[in-house]
Parts: sequence; structure tokens; C-alpha cells
Amino acid sequence: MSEINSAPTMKDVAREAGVALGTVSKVINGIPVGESYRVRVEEAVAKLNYRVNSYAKGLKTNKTFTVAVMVPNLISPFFAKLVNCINKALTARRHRMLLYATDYDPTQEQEYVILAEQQKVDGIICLSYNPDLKVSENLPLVSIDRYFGAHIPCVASDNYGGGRMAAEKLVENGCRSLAFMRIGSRLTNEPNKRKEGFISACEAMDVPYTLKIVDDGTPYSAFEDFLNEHFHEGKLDFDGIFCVTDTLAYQILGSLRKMGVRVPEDVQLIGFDGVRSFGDLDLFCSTIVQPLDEIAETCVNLVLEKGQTSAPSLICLPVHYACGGTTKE
Amino acid sequence: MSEINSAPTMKDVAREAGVALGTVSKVINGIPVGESYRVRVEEAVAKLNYRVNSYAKGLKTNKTFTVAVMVPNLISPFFAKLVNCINKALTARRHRMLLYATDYDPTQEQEYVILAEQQKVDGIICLSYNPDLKVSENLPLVSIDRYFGAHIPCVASDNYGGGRMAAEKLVENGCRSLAFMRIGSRLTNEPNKRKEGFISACEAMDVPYTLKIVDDGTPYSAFEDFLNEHFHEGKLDFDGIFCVTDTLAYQILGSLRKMGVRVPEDVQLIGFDGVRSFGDLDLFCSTIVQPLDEIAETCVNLVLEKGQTSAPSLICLPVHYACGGTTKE
DNA sequence: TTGTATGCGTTATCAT
DNA sequence: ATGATAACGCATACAA
Repeated sequence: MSEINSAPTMKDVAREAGVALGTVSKVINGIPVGESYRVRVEEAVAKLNYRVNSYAKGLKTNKTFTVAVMVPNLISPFFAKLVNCINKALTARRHRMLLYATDYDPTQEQEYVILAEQQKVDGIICLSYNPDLKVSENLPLVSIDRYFGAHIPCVASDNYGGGRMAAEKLVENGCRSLAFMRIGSRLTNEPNKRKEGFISACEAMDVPYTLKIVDDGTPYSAFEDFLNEHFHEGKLDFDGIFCVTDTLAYQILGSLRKMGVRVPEDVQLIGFDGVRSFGDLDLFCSTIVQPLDEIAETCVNLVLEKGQTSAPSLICLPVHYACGGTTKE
Repeated sequence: MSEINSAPTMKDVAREAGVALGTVSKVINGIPVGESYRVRVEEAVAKLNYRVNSYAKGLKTNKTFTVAVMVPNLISPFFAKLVNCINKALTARRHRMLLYATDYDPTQEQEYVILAEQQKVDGIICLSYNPDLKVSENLPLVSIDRYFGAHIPCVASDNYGGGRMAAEKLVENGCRSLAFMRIGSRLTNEPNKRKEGFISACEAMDVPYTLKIVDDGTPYSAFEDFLNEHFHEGKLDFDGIFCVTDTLAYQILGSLRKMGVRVPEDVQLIGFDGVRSFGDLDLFCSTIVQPLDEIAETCVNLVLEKGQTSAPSLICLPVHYACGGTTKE
């Protein structure tokens, strides 16, 4: 009898089926063998409930069918949905996903990369806040939203175009004076281009604008102060606001309501991301929607095909506008 | 020289340091060796940027320091936050997380279990909708919210207590007639006890109640119909509503507003879960909050300690009430 | 204390 | 077409 209380191996299957080890391997991997042999092996596999040991296989083939995905957290609905999409894309390609949540900590990010290297993953997809992340040269890496250099492909939304789109949409809806609000990392990353696109559109249309930009960690009250400074005789100095994320837009919306400013009648508001309540119900605000499915698909394609093709260093995918009730249309 | 373009192995480190293979292994695993040897090995490791190959290690030790986590998706903020908490708990125990999103599909769930078995994970934590999921006997499994039987530990909130708490809170806040609304799986799972707790409390307090219970897949309009049926002369038949999830409560809230019913003045509303907008901003409604951190911690402890201790088959963790503006307090 | 040899479960290269 | 055998990288029992 075979070992009790231990998973069966190919050897057990071979013995059970009365064939050689190599034959079992061939059947498992779909390599043609004699019909009668194939049947006997398949029966033995079913009888013993045999499962291939991925660790032994990975050791031999140097291919693990596993990709590491690194994001700050899953609390933020944007990250959560992104990971969900990546998971779907990986599953479709028959790959497993190893998930690391970094909590924005560069030290943890670096540690996770080392873990991924040990785990011999086939590649890493990351949304990193570590400006000088070190990754082994021969491990395929794809970055989301952060440009590391020409050697590492970066996938992002068309943030610049989205910024332009927001400004244009507000003006199209009748706004005469705009404001841009942003809280975020001071690191140069792709989302920072939202501001540049916004400004460029404002200047092209010759529309006046005000900026309120603060670093991560600044208390939200800074924005309430800003709103109050621009609030005179029951009116705001601007009638259109573009917020760098839906999160901020949602908070601003709360402040405006408290101030008695009507949205979208008195001021119109556009956010960025396209986040929905409970994942798939309504939008929190009018917004520029990021194409998460396409971003995920692109990342997975790049990370799995790296080396086989020379990838572009930056891919920007098209965004679109969606009315979520905080604009006139 | 060692092989170019290929990750260094222990053998390379041994050669570089001028020591034997076994010595390198000992240094790597913290087993005491002569001081001078240790230093030389550490230098070689640093120089070659050596990383232990987890696949070779796992093959040898039969321990992979990896746990598979299986949930329906990450779109739902409840699942996303749960996975986030489990990830933190696993990281604290120096384990990796393999993530599977099943999309509620029993077939996929079964396939993922097979994948996990192949991957030789140290255990599986799952929130499953497959009533007859088959898992290899010797693979530790912990279930969330679904009781599979005495041999598989199940971790859940105190759903029954939460249901009672909701009814009691509504009555405490002045409600005289209650309604319970639920959409969900017909499978017997722990969350279904919310209804039982609710009813038990209503009967203990001698408060009349109405139930509206539909299966997953029923269009939401069924609830609007229900509300309209109980809407006479601008008033609802009940002044307190308990919804089985925050998601449903949020939708009901929208319907009530459309009907011109004021919340919480005319009717008070309590949901379940404790979901917050954008993960950590405000509650969508007054709610019974599930202790996700504790649930995650408990699952991880159970799955990693399985076999060492005889685990209880059902663990219910305490919930608490939080006012989110849809109740008077 | 350090070095050597064997085997984990698989794949792949050989003879047969 | 099938069966025996040598690696893959590491841990460990055993010998030095």
C-alpha cells in the first residue's frame, strides 16, 4: 500500500496504473500515449485523487503560473476593483494571483518584492509609492500609474486627457470660472497629469481657474478653509470644480451642502475614477471614468509576454465622462 | 564564473564564499555556524543578491507559508475589506496570500480548491456559496459565514445577536411597528440568522413586524412594490426597517426619499455590515457593524493552527451598533 | 563545527 | 511508444 496520510505522487499513480513514471507525466501534460495506457492512468488519478504538485513542477520548469500583485490596500474601492479586474484577467490566462497590500509603506513594498522573487513568480504588477523600488532585472515588472523609466512598462489612464475632458465638460455645461482641487503624493506620477490637462484646457478656452493643491496627510479642513475663502455673499467665486478623485469630490460635495451651496445648480462638480457605491450601484458624483478592465488586461498581457516582445514604456488608455448628478448633464 | 542570466542558487553562494552547501543552508536558516563562516556567507549572499527558492524549499519541507483565500469578488466593499484584514493578519504571521475570486460560481470554487491543493498551500480560508464543496481531508480549511459541518471550523459575526440588536435599537428609538427586508441566498448560512434574531426580539418585545424576503436574482423593484403596498395616505405601515445588508438599506433609503418618506423622522432604518463610503469615510446608514479585524484574525489563527488544537466548529464574534444618520440615535 | 550525500515530486533526455 | 534515469534547489541525516 502507499503511504497513509500523505498526498499521492506520480509514483503512486504509476504503481496503481502499472505503468512507468514517465508515462504518467505524459498523460498529465497531454502528451499522446497509447490509448489503453492513458485510460489506466486516468483511472488511477481519479481513484487516488491525485493532484500535480506545483512546487515540484515549478522547480523543474522554472514557470510557476503565478503573478504577484502589489497595491496599497483593498479598502479603497478603486484599488479593490482594480485588483478584481486583474484577478479576472489572470484567471482567464490560467494564472494564480499572489496579493500583497503595502499600506503605502516603501519598506514593505521592497520586502514584498523580495518575497515575490523568492516565490519565483512569473512577474509582478504593482501600483507602487516607492520611488526607488529595486527589482531583479530578469523578473518582469509592470507598473500602474507610476513611471519608473523606459525599461519598465507603465500602464495608466489617459490622465492628461481626463483633466482636459473635465474642464471642457464643465465649460460646456455653462461654467465660467473653474477650480481644481487635489490632495496627493508629491511624487511625479501619472495621476498628477490630471492637473496639467485641466490647466491646458482652461487656457485653451480662456477660462479663469483657481488651484488648491495639498500634499498627502494634510487634514481635509484645508479644503473647507479654501472654500470659505472663496465664498462671498452666499456665492462661490467659481461655478465649476474638478477634484482629482471621486473621494475628494464626495467630501467637497458634503462641505458644499453644509454651506448651503446647491449642486449642480450653483456649482458643478466633477471627480475622477468612476467609483460606484457598493461597487456597482450609483456614482458618487459626475466623474471621469477609468477603464479598469482594460488597464488590468493590458497589465496582464504585458507581464506575461515580457521578453517576447519589446513593450512600449508608457501606455495610456482612454477615459470617459459619466454624469453622476453633480453636473447639469 | 557562474551561469549568466539565471538566478543564483545556494551552490553559487557556497562557491563564492568558499564553504560547503550545508553551511550556506544553515546560515540562511539561522542555525549557528562559525562566526567567520557566517560572515563570508552573508557577504556572498549580498554580493550575488541571492534569494531562497521557495519552490525548492517547499518541496523539501512540505510547508509553503502560503494560504489561499477565496471570496466571491472584491467589488463588494464588504468582501474587499474582509480580504484586506485577512491579508494584514497573514502578513503579520509571515505568510503569503493567494487570492481567488469565484464570482459566486460553485464550479469555479471547486476548481480553485483543486488549484490550491496543487499549490500545496498551508490552508484555505473561504467564503463559499457551494453547498457541497469537496476539499482534501488533510488540507486545513476555515469557512466564513457558512457552516459546513462539525469537522470544518466556521467563523462568523454574531448574526443572531445582531438581528436582535437591530430590533431592540429601533424600538428603543420609538418605533412601534417594524419591517425586515432581505435578499439573499436560499442556502442555510450564518447571515440568515439575522432574521431569526430580529423576529425573536420582536416577539419578546411584543412588537408587530412584517417580512419581505426574496431570493438572490430577484429584481430590486420587488422591494419598491413591497413599500408601495404598505404605503397609505402618505404613511408607511411601519416606522422601523431592518435590512439584511447595508447595500439593501442604501437602496431602500433611495426609494423612501423618492416616495417622500423622511428618514429618520417618519421611518428609521438599520442595515448590517458597517460598510463605509470609500472604505473609511462615513456610513451609508445606521448599521450593525461586523468585526472584520477579529474575524480575519480568528480565521488565520485557526487555519494555521489546525491539527495542533481541536478547534470549535462555530465561532461567533460580537457585533456592535453604529448610528449612521438613518435612526434617531 | 563543517562537509557530503540523499531525496522531495516533477520533467526531460535518453535507451529500449 | 514506453521505461529508466538524471537533474531542478534545497534541507537534513550522517560522516568527517
